Amino acid sequence: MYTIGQVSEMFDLPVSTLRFYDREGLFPDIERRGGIRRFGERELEALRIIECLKISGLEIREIKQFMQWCTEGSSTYELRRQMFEKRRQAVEEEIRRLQRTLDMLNFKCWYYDTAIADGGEERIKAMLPDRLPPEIQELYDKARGASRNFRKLPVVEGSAEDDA
Amino acid sequence: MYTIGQVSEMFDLPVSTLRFYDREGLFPDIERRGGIRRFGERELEALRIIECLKISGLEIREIKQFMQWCTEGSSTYELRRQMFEKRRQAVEEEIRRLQRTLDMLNFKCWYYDTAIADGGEERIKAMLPDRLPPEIQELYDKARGASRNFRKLPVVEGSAEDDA
DNA sequence: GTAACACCTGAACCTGACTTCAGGTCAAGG
DNA sequence: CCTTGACCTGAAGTCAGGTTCAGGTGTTAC
Repeated sequence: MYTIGQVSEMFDLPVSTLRFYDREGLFPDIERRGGIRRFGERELEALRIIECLKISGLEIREIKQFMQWCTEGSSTYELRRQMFEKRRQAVEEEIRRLQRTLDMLNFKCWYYDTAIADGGEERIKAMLPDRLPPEIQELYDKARGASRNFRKLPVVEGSAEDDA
Repeated sequence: MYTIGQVSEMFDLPVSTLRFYDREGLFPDIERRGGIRRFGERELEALRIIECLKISGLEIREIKQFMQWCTEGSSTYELRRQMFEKRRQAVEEEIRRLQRTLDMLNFKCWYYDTAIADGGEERIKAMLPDRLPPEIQELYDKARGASRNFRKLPVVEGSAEDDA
């Protein structure tokens, strides 16, 4: 059994954050002795899960819901499973998003490396839409595929290109 | 040249957000005609970069800094390159973090699948620290390796284990 | 000529996740 | 005794990133 100060050190979280989590209901049945919180293995495991669920993009309110389910025994296994399943999908999607972002960043790194070597952006800009070196072209296309906002432009109607 | 409403549709961003970005200095030299903003290719490219930098974890204030550099010509190439380099590293790190989180989530999915199949957690808990099925054990260990907070526990001193 | 629209502004408001503050309890040490 | 340190509380404050609001302009459509 640990005090809030010890747990704060173990998890490298401010004491104020642990108290805040408690207030928000993230340690539903935490034991107390003379008003003082006593963190047991259950609460440490809760903290590991909190970290994981936070990274996965869950809000405190939903983490609280999960902790609540945990106190309700086997009747909520299915709900808990579904929530982890959803989180898994969300994290997989987020990883894909970050990988597309990485393509963009790698393209930009190449862009500025080249601009610095050239002393200007003119040469790059001349190759720009589709005449880049092959492996750079690939990054560029993948990165653009990500945020494809060109498809949303008016295709036939005027309203663009009418002056410089 | 596009109006704020057209850009809002293209990028699927509320008009209020575009105005907010402008207020925050993310379109440093945006053209105006009679007070009305006119978004050109420069601003569209800015928006693509904003999206990317936001995903990479940059704050608005730092994105503004970048946009500022862009108006300052070739003297800031090096700064811009360094910023993209840092973002790349940050995103790579974030992907690793999410992958560890994914290990944890996959473990938890297995956990609840098994608990549901078994009708209880007892059998799983009995295998818990190191007697899990091999591929599950791997997930479990990888996920724990991530948030290794046990190393921080007092190793010799008492203060734990003193009651139930 | 007046209504409907799309645009504009500054200021206030909102949400999530904490953090800080003011004031209080309790046990151990000098 | 009385100070120090670790704990406690409720309430208020902070910060980022938007969103909403109230009030105003300018162009087009009937």
